[in-house]
Amino acid sequence: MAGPVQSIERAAAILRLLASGSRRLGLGEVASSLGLAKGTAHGILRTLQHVDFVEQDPATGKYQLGAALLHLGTSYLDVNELRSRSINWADALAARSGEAVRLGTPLEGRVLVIHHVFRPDDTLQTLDVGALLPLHASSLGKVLLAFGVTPVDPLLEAEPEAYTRHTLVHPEQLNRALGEIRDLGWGAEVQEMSMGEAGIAAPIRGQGGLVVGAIGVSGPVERICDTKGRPLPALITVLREAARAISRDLGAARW
Amino acid sequence: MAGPVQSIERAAAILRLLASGSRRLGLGEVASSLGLAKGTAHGILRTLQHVDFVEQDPATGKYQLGAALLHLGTSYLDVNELRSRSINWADALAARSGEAVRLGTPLEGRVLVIHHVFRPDDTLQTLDVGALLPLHASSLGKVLLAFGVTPVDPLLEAEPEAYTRHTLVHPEQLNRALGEIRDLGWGAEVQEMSMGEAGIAAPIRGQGGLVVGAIGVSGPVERICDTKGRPLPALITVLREAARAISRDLGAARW
DNA sequence: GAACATCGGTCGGCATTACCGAACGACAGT
DNA sequence: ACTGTCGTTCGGTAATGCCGACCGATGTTC
Repeated sequence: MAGPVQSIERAAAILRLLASGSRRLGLGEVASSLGLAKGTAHGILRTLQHVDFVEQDPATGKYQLGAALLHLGTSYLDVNELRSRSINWADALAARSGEAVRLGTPLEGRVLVIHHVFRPDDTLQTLDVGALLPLHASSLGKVLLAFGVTPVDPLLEAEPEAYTRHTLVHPEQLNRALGEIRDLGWGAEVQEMSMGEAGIAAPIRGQGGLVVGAIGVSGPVERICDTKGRPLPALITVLREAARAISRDLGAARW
Repeated sequence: MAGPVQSIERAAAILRLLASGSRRLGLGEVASSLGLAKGTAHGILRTLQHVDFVEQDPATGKYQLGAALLHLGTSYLDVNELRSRSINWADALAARSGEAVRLGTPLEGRVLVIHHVFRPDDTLQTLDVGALLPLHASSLGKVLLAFGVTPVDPLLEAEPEAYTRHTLVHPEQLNRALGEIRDLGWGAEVQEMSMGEAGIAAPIRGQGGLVVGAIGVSGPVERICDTKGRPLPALITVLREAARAISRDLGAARW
C-alpha cells in the first residue's frame, strides 16, 4: 500500500481544524497548529479557497469553511443508503414513540448524526443532523461501541470527559455497560450527557449482520424512563422493531 | 500569483463529481471523467477515503461521498455570518408572511440555500438547506444575478435550461428582467421553475453596501401573487423590511 | 507619531512528491 | 473456461509542491 497523497491529507487537516474551532482562523494559526511553513499553508488555503472549500474574510484575512462543503454534505445525505432506507421507519418510530428519533454512524471517534426526526409535539427543536456526539455518553455511541463498529481502546486508555455526574468515565464502568448492551441488544443513556435528558438506542445491521449504525429515541428523562430510572419497556419494543425493520431493508438476513 | 496545488484541485473535482451524480461511481468512471490515469485517481481516492471524505462500497468497490463532509457542511453553517444574523429575521418573516423563507448565496453558477424556514402551516415540507437552485429560474438567483454577485455571462451565452414554459431562456428576456430587478430592488419568479410555484426575493447587503446574498419567500402561486400574476404588495413590503434589517445587522450603513 | 511587532502574502531553489502507464489478480458474464 | 472489466499495485521519472527568507501593509505600543 503506497503512501497517501500528502497535500490532500494536509488540506483535510486544515478543513477539520477550521471546523473544530467555530471561529475564523488566521494563516499563522493554521500553519503553526499543523506544523507547516506559512508558505505551504498559504498555498493549500489558496487552493481550497479557489474551489470554494474555504472563504476568506476580506477585512481581516482570516479563513473559514466555504460554501461548497455545505452542498457536498447534503449530497452525502442523498446517497447514504443507511439514511435513505431509514427515513420512513424513523418517521414511524417517532410517531409511535412520541419522541425524537436520531440515526448515527461513527466518525473520527464520535457519533455523526445523519438523520433526525423531531418529537411530534410542536416544541421548538434544533436539527442535530451533522452534529457529533460523544461515544461514551450517548445511547447511539454506546451501542456503536458495544458492537465493535468503532474501536473502544482510545476511550479506555484516556479518561473520557464527564458531562454530568452520571457520565461513565471509568473504563471498567464503561466496559460493563457495553457488555450489558451486547447481551440485551440495546443500550440506554440516562442523564449521562445532559441532566434531565435520556435516550435509548439499538444497532442497525447491514449485509451479513454487520452493525453499520444505530437508531435511538431521546427526550426528557421522565418520558423515556420509569420512576426508577429504567427505560420504558414499551419504548424499547418499538425501537427494536424499527431497528430490525431497517436492518432487514438493508439486507441483513435474520435479524 | 503562483499556481494552486494540483492534487487538491483534483481531489475537489472528484468530490464535486461524486456529488453531482447521485449514484456511486467506479474508479474507471472517475478517472475518465476527469482525464486522469487510473492510478492517479486511485491514489487520490485512497487518500480521500483515509480522511473519511469518501467511502467505498465494500461489495462493488464503487465510491461515494463520505461522512466527514456532512460535519464540515454543518460546521460551515455554524460560522456563516450571513446565516446566523438572518435566522431571527427569517423566522419573523415566515411568521408575518405565512410562507416559506429561504436564504441563498451564489456557488458555482447556482444558488446555494443556506437557510430555510418552513411555511408556518403544518404541511409536510422537505428541508432545502444545501440544495442548489438555478440562477435564472429562482427568485433568489435572479436577484443575485441582477446585483452582480455572480457573473451573468455564462447564462447569456449558453441558452439556459427551460424548466417550464415560463422560464426565461432568451438572453434578452433575462437581461430585461434583471434590469427591472435592479430598478425595483426586488425580484420575482412566477412558475418559471415549477408550475404552480412562485417566489419573490430581495438582496442582502454587507459592509459597504455590497450584496452578499438574497432572502426570499416562496409558495403556491395563488398565495404569492394576485389574480393577474403579480406579487402581492404586502408580501413585498415585509420581505424588503426583513432584507433591510439583515443588511443593517451585517453592517451595511444606510440600506 | 515613530518604531516595532505581527500579520498575510510572495518568490526562487531544491528535492521530495505525486503522477503516469503498464502489469496484476479477482470477478462476472458469456 | 475464456474474456472483458474492474479495482489495485508498482517503479521510474520529472514535474510538483514544499520550505524559509523576504516584502509590504496594518495596527499596536510607548
